Amino acid sequence: MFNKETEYALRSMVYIQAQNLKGRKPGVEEIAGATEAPRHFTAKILHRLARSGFLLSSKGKGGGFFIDREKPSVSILDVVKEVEGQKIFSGCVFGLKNCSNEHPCPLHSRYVSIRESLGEMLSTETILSLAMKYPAYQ
Amino acid sequence: MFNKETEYALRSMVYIQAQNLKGRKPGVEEIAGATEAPRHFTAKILHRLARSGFLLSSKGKGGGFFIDREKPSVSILDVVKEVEGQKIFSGCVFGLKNCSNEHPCPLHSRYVSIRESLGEMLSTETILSLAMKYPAYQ
DNA sequence: TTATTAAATGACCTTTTTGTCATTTATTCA
DNA sequence: TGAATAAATGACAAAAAGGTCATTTAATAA
Repeated sequence: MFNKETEYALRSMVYIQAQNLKGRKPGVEEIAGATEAPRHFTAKILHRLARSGFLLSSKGKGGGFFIDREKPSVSILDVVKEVEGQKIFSGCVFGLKNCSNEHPCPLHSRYVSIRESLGEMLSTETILSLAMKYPAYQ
Repeated sequence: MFNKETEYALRSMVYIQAQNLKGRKPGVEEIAGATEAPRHFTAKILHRLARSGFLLSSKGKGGGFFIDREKPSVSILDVVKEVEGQKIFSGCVFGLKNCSNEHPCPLHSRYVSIRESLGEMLSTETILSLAMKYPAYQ
């Protein structure tokens, strides 16, 4: 479905959110372990998410990653768009550059409704909503 | 959605089928041109599809690729499975190794129905059904 | 103020995907 | 038969994705 970087980003953020809810700020080591993702690659991704405003971090003892409690929780789609761009919505099963209602590929009409369902799911679920319903990270 | 190889394979097969319906057997050059795919990569993919029984070919003057008229047309899913394996059905939005009803990721329940819709589309549409309704390749 | 902890940073490496090319083999037709 | 045509084959190369590592910077606490 998504590339590895996006998957790790989603799992990391959900794990961080779940831990934040318990008053904890997990570090890279813990996050990578809990989400079963490569340690260093996870560090790179977390850094990226922090630079783009999806995460906050603190250095030094007791430091780690956390999510701004003031802002409303970001949607899964927001994270996906940040990490791998808009391609979910422009993606065509047939691989056409500009597949649209005007120039549809032969699967277009059937695919649009599926893509809309996907978009609906990804934009209504948030990091917080997933953190609250995923016991494995709590 | 799919990788490049799969996209080129689908477009090539639909183009070949559409041309076959007009009594023609297109060659690599023509197929790559019509489907806007790289010439040599297309040749490699066509060869692969021929070896795995999805295409027939003839060498020499007047030669080219064609699809067995005796067999029922293969589904889009058949082609996808051949080129990139089963991963469409095991794919988890969250990237979990064994995401299932028993061990669901937090998006599992919402995603399964979307994946089923996708599977339904890909298994009911065939190379022939697409060839017949895609004027661009006729 | 120094040792410790943990994130920040950037260079680098590996694997997979994507794409190219030269040569060989088979077929057709004059 | 031999010239032309077109697929078969396998080696190679480029680009993108995935992943690692060493060093630096910042914060904390003894």
